[in-house]
Amino acid sequence: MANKPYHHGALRPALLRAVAEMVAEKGIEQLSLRECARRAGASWSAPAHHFGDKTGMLTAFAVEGFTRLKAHMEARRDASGNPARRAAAVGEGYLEFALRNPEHFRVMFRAERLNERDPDYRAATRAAFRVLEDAIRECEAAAGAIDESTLRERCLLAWSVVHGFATLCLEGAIVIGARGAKTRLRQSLELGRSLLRLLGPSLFPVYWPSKKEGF
Amino acid sequence: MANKPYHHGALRPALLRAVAEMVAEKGIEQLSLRECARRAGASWSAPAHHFGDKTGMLTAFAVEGFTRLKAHMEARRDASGNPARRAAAVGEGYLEFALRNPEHFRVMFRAERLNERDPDYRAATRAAFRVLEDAIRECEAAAGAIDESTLRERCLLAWSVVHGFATLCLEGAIVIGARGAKTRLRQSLELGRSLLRLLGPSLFPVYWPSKKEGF
DNA sequence: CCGCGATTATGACATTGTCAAGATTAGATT
DNA sequence: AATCTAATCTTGACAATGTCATAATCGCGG
Repeated sequence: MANKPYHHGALRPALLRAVAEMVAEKGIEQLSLRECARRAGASWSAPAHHFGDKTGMLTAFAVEGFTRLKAHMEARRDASGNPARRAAAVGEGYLEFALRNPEHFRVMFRAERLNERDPDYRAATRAAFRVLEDAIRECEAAAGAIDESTLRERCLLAWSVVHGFATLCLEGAIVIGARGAKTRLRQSLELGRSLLRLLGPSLFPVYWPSKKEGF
Repeated sequence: MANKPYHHGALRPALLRAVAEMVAEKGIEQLSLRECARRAGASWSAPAHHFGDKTGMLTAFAVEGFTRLKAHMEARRDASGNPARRAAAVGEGYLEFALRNPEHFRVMFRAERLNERDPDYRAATRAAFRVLEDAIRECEAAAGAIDESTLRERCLLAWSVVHGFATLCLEGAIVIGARGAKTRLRQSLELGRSLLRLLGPSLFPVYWPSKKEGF
């Protein structure tokens, strides 16, 4: 039975797993540092050594989230062909991640509970957003004209749309009238995709409408 | 000195004022029910009678926020002329409110701390979003063709953009490199406005680009 | 004048985050 | 191999918090 050894050995990942569990079932507001430690099989003050703080723990969890988000967007992108489709796939990947991991996504953007100066956090967020930016940049480049200034604005526009839509869905502002959770998720994604299609002419004015089918 | 009368008389508004104060200076996370009561000159359990709960209190505060948001958007709209400008003004009003009252705006969308089934809350949110919807509807109607289905999608698109941009600014994801808080606010608003202009062709394809100057 | 309902206060309790101080272990140094 | 040192984990303690049950006080209609 091996009475719990004094040293857990791999407490940090165990704690992060516990955070994911608790956040998924109780939501971010009901997350308790002490209960996380309990679930990980440690005492209430063990997290302090690894994360320093509760916000430190949440920051680490958010970093994990941004890494997963980046991976998901890249996977979606690499499964698509022409530049316009790849850009759209990245946006859809963003939406998918947000809607399928609502609580994780919430934590990632609860700035008041995160340490935004944490270098890992900064790196993870930048890396994730870079994927979206590059996808759109490639698309614009393929269309011929690249103006860094308006390019940046188009990236912000795309990002605002996917993030706004995701947030509004998560916070219950956009109501999808469906019964099951799975069908609701599917319908939300469908709606998000059509919003992205609608956004097409603003994002890729050169493409549009000649290469409409490519989006 | 008139020892505090047992009955405050107007505790509810006093409490809401205290919430606004605390939230503005300490942020939503540091908000304490007890300290709000203290600031309002009452004991820690007085809020319970008016709001029932802490989430009840925050919900009431959020309702106040949506009411103010609605009023602000309407004011901006009524100061503009043609339909396209009016629609744009509503969007800009949304952004302005969010960026000028960041903490209040945050509370309004922290679903996990609100009672979304509260009838006042539902009414206030719907009324506010209705303003945005109607502005776009009028605009589409003026352009001639109205298809309820795509109209709804365009509304969602516009809403997603302004909400997403506001959220990303508030959570520090979109970084504006400016020193003073005032100039930063001004630049953020400027950027938001150009995003709205960029969005034009997607929102008003019939208008675009013939009536470009009207936006 | 009385009493009743609406307000406010007090006491109590479990929980939480954080800190200080101590216990235990792993791994390098000698 | 013995020892030292730093990393890891535990325990004790404390102030705050949200919530509940119970008591106190007030306004007002009968």
